[in-house]
Amino acid sequence: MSSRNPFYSIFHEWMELFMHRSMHGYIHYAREKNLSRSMIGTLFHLSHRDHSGVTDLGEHLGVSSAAASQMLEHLAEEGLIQRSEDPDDRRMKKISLTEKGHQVMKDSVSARLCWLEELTESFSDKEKTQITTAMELIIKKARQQDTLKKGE
Amino acid sequence: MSSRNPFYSIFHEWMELFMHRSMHGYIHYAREKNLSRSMIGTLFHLSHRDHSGVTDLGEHLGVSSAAASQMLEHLAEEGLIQRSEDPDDRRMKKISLTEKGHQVMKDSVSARLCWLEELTESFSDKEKTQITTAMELIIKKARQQDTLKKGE
DNA sequence: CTATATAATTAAGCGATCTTAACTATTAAC
DNA sequence: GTTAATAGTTAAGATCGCTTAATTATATAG
Repeated sequence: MSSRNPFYSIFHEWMELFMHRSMHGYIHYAREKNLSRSMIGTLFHLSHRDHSGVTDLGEHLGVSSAAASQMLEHLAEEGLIQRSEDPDDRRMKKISLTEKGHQVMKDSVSARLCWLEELTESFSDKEKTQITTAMELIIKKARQQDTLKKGE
Repeated sequence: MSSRNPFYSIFHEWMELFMHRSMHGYIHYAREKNLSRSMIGTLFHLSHRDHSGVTDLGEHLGVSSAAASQMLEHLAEEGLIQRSEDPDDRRMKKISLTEKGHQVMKDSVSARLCWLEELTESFSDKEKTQITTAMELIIKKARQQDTLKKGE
């Protein structure tokens, strides 16, 4: 998609703004909780797609399956994920988030959104409705896409 | 801010969606380019606020000034940042992105946005207008905030 | 002018996270 | 049933990014 497309351009600008403002909270949250890049990636992946295998996860992150296994061991020690044998193929493990893992993900999102508070105060109710409607549009379409892909 | 606030909630949902979709591209891009968490944080910080000092940057990232100095040395070797003496206080260095550094940041945003293409195609023109207007609202307010803070 | 404080760098050392290679358990192929 | 392939783990070693402490240069206070 070209940057001359005005719709894409405004999205790009919005994304830069969003990433810039969220990065600070993101980095601090991850450091405080002692979560490495791979761990964060794993938690995000699992929060939408439970029951990945160890090797799959490694590929998703761009590391070896050995590295993935070790990293998952640490996450399991922290009680953030659980590993269960796949009954269909007992060589495989099905990795999923624990309740605590889901909570950590929720908190991590909030940590990135702290800058929003100040911003939202400055909008009128009409503007808030306008923004909410637009967001809902995007989210709805994205969810539709996800559903389609799962069905494939 | 409470999660019962509908305006905040929709942002939270959007954030989850956005982070999940962007994380994969983000992690791969950072690993490919050999950029650590601190390096990414630095580049993002500099892309909006040029001329930070070394210690400031360290505080922003949550690491010591020694760590920041070493990390900046690596970024300078890669030609992504430049360090110049502050003429007002020659103990300090003013850190800023090079042209190459700016390009890397642009690419990094694009790496996170590849999933957008498919999404944007599915909107009608009316929806696109609606979304564009909302985005512009947010971006405008954010820019105002930034300007105010710079003037402080 | 001397003391002290501050900014950045350098050096030594530590712990975390990778890699490769070896190993175990299970499945699939013939 | 034997052989080969696949999934996950474990172990040893390399590298990276951090810390603290020491060092250099500049600025400020008395």
